[in-house]
Amino acid sequence: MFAKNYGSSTGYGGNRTYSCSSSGDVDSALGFEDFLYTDDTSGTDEDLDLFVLFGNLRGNVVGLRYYTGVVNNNEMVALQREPNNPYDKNAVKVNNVNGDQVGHIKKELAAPLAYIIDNKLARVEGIVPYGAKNTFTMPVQMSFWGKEENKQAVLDRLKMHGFKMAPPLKSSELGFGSNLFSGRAGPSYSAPGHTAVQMTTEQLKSEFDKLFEDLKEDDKTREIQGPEVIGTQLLPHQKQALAWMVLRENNKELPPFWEERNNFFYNTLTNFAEKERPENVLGGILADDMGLGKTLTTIALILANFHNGKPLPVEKIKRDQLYKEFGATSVKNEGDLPFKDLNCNLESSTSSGKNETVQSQLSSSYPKRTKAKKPKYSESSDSEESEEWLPQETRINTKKDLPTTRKRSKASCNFQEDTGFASALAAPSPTLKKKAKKKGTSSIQLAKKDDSEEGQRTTLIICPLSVLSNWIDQLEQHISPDVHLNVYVYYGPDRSKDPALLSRQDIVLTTYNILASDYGSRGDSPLHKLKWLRVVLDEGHTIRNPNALQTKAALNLEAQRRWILTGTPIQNSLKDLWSLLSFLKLKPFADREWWHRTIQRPVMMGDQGGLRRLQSLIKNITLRRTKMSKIKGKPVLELPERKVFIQHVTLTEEERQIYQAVKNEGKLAISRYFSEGTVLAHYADVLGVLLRLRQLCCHPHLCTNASSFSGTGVNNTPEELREKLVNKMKLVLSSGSDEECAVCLDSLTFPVITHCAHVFCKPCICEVIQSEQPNAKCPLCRNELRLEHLIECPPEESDFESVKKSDREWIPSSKINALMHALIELRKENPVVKCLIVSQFTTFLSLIETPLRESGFVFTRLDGSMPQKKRVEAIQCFQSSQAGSPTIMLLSLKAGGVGLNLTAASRVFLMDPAWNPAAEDQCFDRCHRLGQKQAVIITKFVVKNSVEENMLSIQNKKRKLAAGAFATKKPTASEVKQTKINEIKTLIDL
DNA sequence: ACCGCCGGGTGCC
DNA sequence: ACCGCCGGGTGCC
Repeated sequence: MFAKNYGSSTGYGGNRTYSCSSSGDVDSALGFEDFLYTDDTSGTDEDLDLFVLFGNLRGNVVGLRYYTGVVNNNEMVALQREPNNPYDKNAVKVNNVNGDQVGHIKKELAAPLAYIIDNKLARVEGIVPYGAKNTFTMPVQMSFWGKEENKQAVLDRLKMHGFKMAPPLKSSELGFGSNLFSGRAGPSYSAPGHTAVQMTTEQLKSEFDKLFEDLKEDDKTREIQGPEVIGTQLLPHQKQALAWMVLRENNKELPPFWEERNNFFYNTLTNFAEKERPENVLGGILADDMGLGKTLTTIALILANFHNGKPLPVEKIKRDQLYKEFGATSVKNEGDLPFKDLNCNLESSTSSGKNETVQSQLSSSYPKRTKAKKPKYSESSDSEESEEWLPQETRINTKKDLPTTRKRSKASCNFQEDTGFASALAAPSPTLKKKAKKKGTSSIQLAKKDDSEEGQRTTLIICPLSVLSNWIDQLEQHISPDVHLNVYVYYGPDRSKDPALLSRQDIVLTTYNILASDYGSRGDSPLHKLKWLRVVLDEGHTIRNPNALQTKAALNLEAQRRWILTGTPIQNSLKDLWSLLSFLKLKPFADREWWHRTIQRPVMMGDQGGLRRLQSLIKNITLRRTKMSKIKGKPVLELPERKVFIQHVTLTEEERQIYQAVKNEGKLAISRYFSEGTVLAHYADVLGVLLRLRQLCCHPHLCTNASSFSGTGVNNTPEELREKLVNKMKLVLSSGSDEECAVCLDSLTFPVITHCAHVFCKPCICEVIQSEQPNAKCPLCRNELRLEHLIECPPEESDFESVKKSDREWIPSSKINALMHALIELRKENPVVKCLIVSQFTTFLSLIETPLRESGFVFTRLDGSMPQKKRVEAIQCFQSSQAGSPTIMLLSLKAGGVGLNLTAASRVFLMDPAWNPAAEDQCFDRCHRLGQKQAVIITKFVVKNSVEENMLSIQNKKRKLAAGAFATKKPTASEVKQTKINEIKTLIDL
């Protein structure tokens, strides 16, 4: 895999001050964009993909005359238990695709069905072969799906009640099982004589790879100019995306799989029909690769398509108005204003003088961080994110430079002078606030009441916290200076809960955590009271887990148009798509059963018809281009080269001794766990050993907490136990192992530790305990689990404040020497080249600061514990091309999200290998992205004969796994455990 | 007739 | 439901 390609050209070699021995490899395994490895454990969800078809049974639906739901011939129906039915606790309802009840299963059959369903022995699905025109009863063909091991129990139970299931047919039922009744099947079912062709896993994977490939259709290759209020010239592929998005938003077509048939609308997948025209989603999925400008395209959309392709009526500032409103006084008093004005001026970035203005305005416009020392993981629902901003009603506009921009303002969009909006918008901010209070609810647009399209103007954008500032930056950068846009950042403890205020904005920006906590706590979420013109979910794959609160919160938003922006629409399973489709409200997929029966299961079973349906669905609603995509023969993005070198570092005799001592001790303990078979029970301890070894590879001072092995068998006082568990949790969180919550499979938010020492998100594990009532078990080790035993992470002094706690005298380390040597050589070559120095250990970054200062490097720093405001400052400072600006940024591996743009750097020094290679690649992409003009050279420092080398081999395994495992079954809990155990063995040389 | 047969009332779970 | 089932009316040939 590794081509030897480490040359003398990069100039590592002997040196008086900083010496290092080195050899290196080029890391060539780079291309696995979409296939992120994720630890997957079977959580609370049923393993639907393990289900097999047990067989079919015909039964009867009765009581039709009492219900309104009607069905067609061959229509799919849902069977739903109704345990609270007063006449029969075994009752099973029959619903049509719309969820309207059609009738009940006849009671004799309902009895065994109730037992089978309640005990989760099988899922029962129905199709009504002669569904139409029945008055009292109708037949229903049922198929039973479940885990192989439950098949006999199902057969027995049916037999007990005198029913005999027909065995499944060979291949014809592979699809939806519907062509069994092909007498009157709809057109989407296999043609007579055609049997479903099953694909191999390999074929399936390659089909998946092609799923989102660029589709050369008219709709997607036509370009339109961006609105003139966008100050930036859109790239050709962005113009295409904009044209496509505008088309989607004004889409009058039926949604996919619907046809009009003699005055009815007919769904070809389920055979459901209704009089009412099914709404198509006015929106879709923009799934362009990272760095292609989804944000900019979306901003252009917001301005370009307010209604029927007409632009948003925005206020254009006239010269005299400007001076009147934003003259000297408002600038002077800026600090006191409740709302501050963001200065947005696209020319400014080129002129240094103006640049400064923009920066200072920007920083002053950022919300203040409240002084309160809220713990990182405190109870308060508002503080799930560590930064606290004051809310603000922000106007994007300009105060200067009118003469140069006025011309353009004349010619731009169809702005209607005297709309109600315009006058409200024209008021200076402080006044606006008062007005808002006075006006109260008069202008509020409540979701249910006012459906008139003209009544809605606001686009709600939801993004991860890490890209919030990116949105603000891009709004400033790209919107013409003569345009006045009301933007409200709905964030922070003092955010306004007034829907009227929100509905007056052009754009409301918020985060997933705010969305979820507003939705979850009290019923006062204004986000859920309004009907938005448009909702945009940035990094929309964030809602892929249907059980996560943020997903439910997002699905409950009301909007006329809906967009999902994501670079990775499918992260590791087709299942990831469901939440996205559900958000888009495409009938009938919002209900998981129909999605599963019509697409997910057929595809997972290798059915070609299923795959075709999936393809045509995706084609219909998504646009995706990768960095490799071409437009008129030219690559969409031409990125400079990226090279990864591995530089091996040899520890000094002294360092090696400490390392060996800790390793021997740890190895002893871990091999004991192995012989006892308790490795997973001691998972936190094992991580601790590995952590210390990784730290020692970097610097001896990182490994402060001396050996913390403790026989857990000993009886501790509750206080001691608590402290131990808290330490373990801190260990897991700080180990950089990127542990995920085994329930939601996402990174830990609001972590708690169980008495069995496993860490979960608090909401996730609470839900597990609730649902498994009285005897809940740990999802990882099946130990007893109790709500009152969960321990939360206590408030933590952030690294940021307590950096200089190490009162020990500074000493170098082999790795620091190797780094400094490289930096100094590099500076000789090119004094202005900018570098990222990346580590998972922020204390290591702090230790690196000392020699950087001594050698006269100007540097800045970005890590997760910094308040948002400081981060923005650090980024802007580093990105600046001014003389004397920092040439080095100390960066913690996981700081910032995908949006982080550090293109000023063309060199990266990765100080310690990460567990997950994808995390490293994401980090590299922060400088290797749109805007990078130079080749990017990455140096990974790896200590010879150490845990770090072993980590590299694990990384390679994960890469291969990630590249090959897509679309195959997710690993079972025991497979995950085995993988972990194997990893531990590799890492500690057992 | 402690039956059969007739025909009206009635109808999910 | 053009069914089944129920229960009241009825009753040789």
